[in-house]
Amino acid sequence: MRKEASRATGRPTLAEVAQLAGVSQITASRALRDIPTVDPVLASKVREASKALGYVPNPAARMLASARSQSVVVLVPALSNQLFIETLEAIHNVLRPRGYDVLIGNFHYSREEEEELIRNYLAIQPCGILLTGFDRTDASRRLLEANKIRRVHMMELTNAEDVFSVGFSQEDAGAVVARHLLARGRRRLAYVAAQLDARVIRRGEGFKRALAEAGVDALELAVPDPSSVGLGGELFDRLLRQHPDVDGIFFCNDDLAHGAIFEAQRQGIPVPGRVAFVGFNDLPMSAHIVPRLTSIHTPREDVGKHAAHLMLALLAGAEIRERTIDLGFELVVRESS
Amino acid sequence: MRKEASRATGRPTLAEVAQLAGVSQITASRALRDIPTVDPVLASKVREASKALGYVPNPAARMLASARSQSVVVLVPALSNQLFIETLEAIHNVLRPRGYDVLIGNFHYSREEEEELIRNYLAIQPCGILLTGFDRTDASRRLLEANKIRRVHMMELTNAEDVFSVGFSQEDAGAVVARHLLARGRRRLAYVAAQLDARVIRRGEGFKRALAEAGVDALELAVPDPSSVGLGGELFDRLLRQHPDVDGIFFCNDDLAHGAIFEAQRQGIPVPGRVAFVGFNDLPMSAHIVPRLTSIHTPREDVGKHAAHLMLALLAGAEIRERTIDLGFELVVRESS
DNA sequence: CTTCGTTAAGACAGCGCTACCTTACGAGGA
DNA sequence: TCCTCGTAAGGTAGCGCTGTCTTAACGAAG
Repeated sequence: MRKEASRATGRPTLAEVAQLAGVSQITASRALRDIPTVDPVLASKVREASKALGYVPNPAARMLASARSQSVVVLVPALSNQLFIETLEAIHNVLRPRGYDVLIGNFHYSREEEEELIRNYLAIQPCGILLTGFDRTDASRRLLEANKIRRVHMMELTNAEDVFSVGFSQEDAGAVVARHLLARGRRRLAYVAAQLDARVIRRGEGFKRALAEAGVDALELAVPDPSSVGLGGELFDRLLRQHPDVDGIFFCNDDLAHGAIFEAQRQGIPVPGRVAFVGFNDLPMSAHIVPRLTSIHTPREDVGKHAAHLMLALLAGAEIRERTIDLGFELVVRESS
Repeated sequence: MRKEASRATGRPTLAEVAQLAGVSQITASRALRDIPTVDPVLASKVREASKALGYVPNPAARMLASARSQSVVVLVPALSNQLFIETLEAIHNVLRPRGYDVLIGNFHYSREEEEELIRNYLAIQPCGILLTGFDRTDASRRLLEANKIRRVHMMELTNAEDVFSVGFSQEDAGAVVARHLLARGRRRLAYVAAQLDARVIRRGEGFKRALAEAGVDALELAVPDPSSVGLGGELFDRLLRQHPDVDGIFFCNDDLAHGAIFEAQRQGIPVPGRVAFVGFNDLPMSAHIVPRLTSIHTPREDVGKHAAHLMLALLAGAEIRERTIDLGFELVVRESS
């Protein structure tokens, strides 16, 4: 009955694996980490011993010894938005099997809250961080720089040096919507937006720029409130009172568009007869709502997948040629336009 | 230039806090953990020193020394379901400020996948686990028992000994829907369900039991496929072909009901004129869809909040009187019935 | 035959914290 | 007055792993 037994976890340790394999502890450690300076014969012995004992490395010990955790932080502006769920899930699916813990932080579209999360999560020394977009406080930026933590930005793109980003062009998506509505013969066009984050604003800019290029004025109704189905109905109603002649609306997301469709239905306003609707994100419901909603389908799942793989490459110290991964988007034309 | 400096993290350590406070390291440790055997004067000195240095405990070291992590695992059957997002967020909001990491596992409604997650997550020695319902593999059960990990079950209730649960009665909810439709004069009633997990089945049982008590037969259309808006439309269409006289449908969730509403609209079937719809969960959209959907509002946010607090109490070693927390539910009657 | 460089394996010493045991000290009873 | 006892503080020894340095082994070059 050894004294130290009282504190041990009872799980097999690296020392036991090493003993069983007949090598030193450090050799076992290297073998299990696939460090190439280990003789292949010894390495396979170690792996066998590890399997035989059902050895699982203790992440705390590993983290303490190496000063590096095995966790990756993902910060998203919302969980209530289906969009980010799919991205998160894809990230999980890539990183979990590689042994990384994925820590999710929701900053509720608040830069201050994001800063707080960054501060808190840096304390646990994550080995990488996946961020949404580029819009954050200076303090956040400094924290990230000072900690030299590996990071990948999602949803938006940049060509800046040493910055890795995976996403698509929000401006271009807005412009595509504008050109689509113009092609449909609509001339009295509006951008209706809520939850004015950087991406929503960029979409609107792309939309308005494309209209301007065609010599068409753009109406705009943008409120900072959180986006919701109910708000979509309200905003549509308000826009219609101000500009009864509007004949095409680009909503910054599908939720608003859904709400507007319901409101139009209640008011007996034909869609697309009197006014065409285009949403953004292409949520599952958009393919079924009456009328089916035209929307920009965004590659949110692929964004997560590629961002996670990029992070893995960074963590492996690989040489990255493509700092920017543009996954594009797709305009899905349906009944509403 | 001390040799050990090369491996240190550079962050202030407990030893430095102790030195600044003029106490031993272990006293500082106890003071910061609010262990009552520390003199209040010393304790406040330690807290001051800690603040002055910007000390943040190293979770890895703490975990290694105490063989206990500061992380709580939450296993949910889906992230695509808004329902669980709200629960997760509430859990986060309670546990994060207390210094716990919340690790999310999504088992995609698969008992096998849940078992795998339990196995993997137990390796990192979480200090607690929050589970959805009671339906799991025997191996999962054994793993949980063998590891003696503190756990709280969510969404369903049980009176079993030593089992903590937070939720509401799925059966009762189903029964309430049945009585509501009966009170509306409907007699040809059906339960339409997908993604047949234990809770969906219980809801249906409550529904059918209440109908049986009223001497009314229940129709049923249940498929194991994942639930979706599109499937709701399909199932409604199929049910209507088989039983054109159906005049009231209870859908196992709002998504199916939404899809059915769209399908009814396409087919020109008046709701609730010809057939009344009732959903489950009361998603935000249900208050806006045309017609507005009658639904059971479930306390998913409160489930998360209470489950997290219960876990905190368990972790603190508190004496728990109420093993079962019934948060109830609410029938929200709207236009569709 | 010696020297050197190179590579593989091991020894060692922590990483930062907490469990456990010991010591110091004052209060209270004999 | 002495001795026990309870309490608060400290000393010590790891928790399980990996970074760094050292050694051993071996072949090539001089």
